[in-house]
Amino acid sequence: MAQQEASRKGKIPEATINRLSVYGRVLNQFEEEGVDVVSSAALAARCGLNPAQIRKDLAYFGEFGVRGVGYHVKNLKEDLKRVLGVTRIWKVALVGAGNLGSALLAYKGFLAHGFTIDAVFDKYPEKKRHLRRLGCPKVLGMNELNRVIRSKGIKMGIVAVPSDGAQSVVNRLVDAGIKGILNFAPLRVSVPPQVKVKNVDLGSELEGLAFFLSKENGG
Amino acid sequence: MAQQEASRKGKIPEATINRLSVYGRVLNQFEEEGVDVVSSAALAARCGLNPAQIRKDLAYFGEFGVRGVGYHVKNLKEDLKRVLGVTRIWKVALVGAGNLGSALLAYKGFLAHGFTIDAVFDKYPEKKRHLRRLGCPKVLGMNELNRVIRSKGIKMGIVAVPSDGAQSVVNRLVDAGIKGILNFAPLRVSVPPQVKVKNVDLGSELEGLAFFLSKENGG
DNA sequence: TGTTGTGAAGTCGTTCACAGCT
DNA sequence: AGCTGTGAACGACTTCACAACA
Repeated sequence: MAQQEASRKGKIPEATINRLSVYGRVLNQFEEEGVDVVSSAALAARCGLNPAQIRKDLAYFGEFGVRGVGYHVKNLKEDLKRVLGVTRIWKVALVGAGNLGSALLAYKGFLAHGFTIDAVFDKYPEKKRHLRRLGCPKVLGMNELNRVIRSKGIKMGIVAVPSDGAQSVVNRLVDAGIKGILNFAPLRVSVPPQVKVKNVDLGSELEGLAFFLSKENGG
Repeated sequence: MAQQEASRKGKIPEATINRLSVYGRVLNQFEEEGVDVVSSAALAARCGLNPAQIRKDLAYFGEFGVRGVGYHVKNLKEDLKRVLGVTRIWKVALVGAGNLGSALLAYKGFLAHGFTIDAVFDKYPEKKRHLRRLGCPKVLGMNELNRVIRSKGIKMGIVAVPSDGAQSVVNRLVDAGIKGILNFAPLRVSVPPQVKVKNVDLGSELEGLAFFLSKENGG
């Protein structure tokens, strides 16, 4: 099994994991174009990477290719799904139904990737009743967070609340048994070691762009 | 000047730039708490980093600290702003006024970081007239993109359109003189070398979490 | 004394180059 | 012949350890 192979080979760079998602996307493109078999060079060209990089990344998890031929697009796609653990649907809890939270609720792309927002919580759920229209789950109050997440067996959470509430929301999610958190609040939250946090920080990204631009233009 | 010091010392890791944003946030926290001076150790603790990391990052751009004392919070905050190039306000063009685009429009945090969405474009601008309420700039059609971006002198763009339109939008932005792009479409777009793209890919982030979770639970 | 700034060492990730298959 | 899988070389980033200094 993929996970066992991974542990057999030791620790996998986080960069590798992120690239696996990209490979999945690019394989979808090739599939749509009717391509059956791709070489690491062809994949690399479309990802803007070195071919060896791709072969190394895949080698962490097994031998998916055929020497002298390449990778079978459909097979590799499935193999990657298995490696990433997205063969099943992951239930996700969303905390914060403000502007960003609502946008995430409306975003149809999640399901395509194997994720479904199965519970939504907000400090003021009664103000968020209009979201129901969109076929979203009912927005619940924070007092129901623990019970609902536990009873539904949800293990992933998205934090889309303002900075000052983020750490406390994270604590409650961890208490409720959440093991992975996508944090949109622009601050570092602390969690116990067995919980994984990924930060999406738009301000930081823009500041990174600003740095490049001021460098280019000489100030 | 910061930019000159940077070039004097050679290439700066992108990871360093991303961390500078984080330092800025943490310094804000310290400032709010009434702290005047912080050590690299104190900063490091709150960022979850090694103190030497922080000193190295800052050393790329100058000597901001006082030996035996630490860093003056207010000064360092300003120095970092200067380094990142966010002492002035950056005008940003947003393309795509769907769910995500609207959320970004409504997001108040941009201005706090020194960015303002100064022009909004959509394929169907007449359907997006309701956004005007929120004090947002009028949503314009794609045919106005080049003219407006050039006349306003906008250099940064945010792409919040579906995947299949993303590359063509990026091309148009580049044609209009945009130098930095924040791309929310889940695919790699290609740009000329003098243009910088940062990708924000929610699907990938979730897949990264899924990988960790399936590892922890043994599959 | 206490903390910065920094060369040196160490660690981690990427690329090369070629053996091993098909 | 062609392309994968991988040990070895390389390069980049991080951490250590200490000299420099308030």
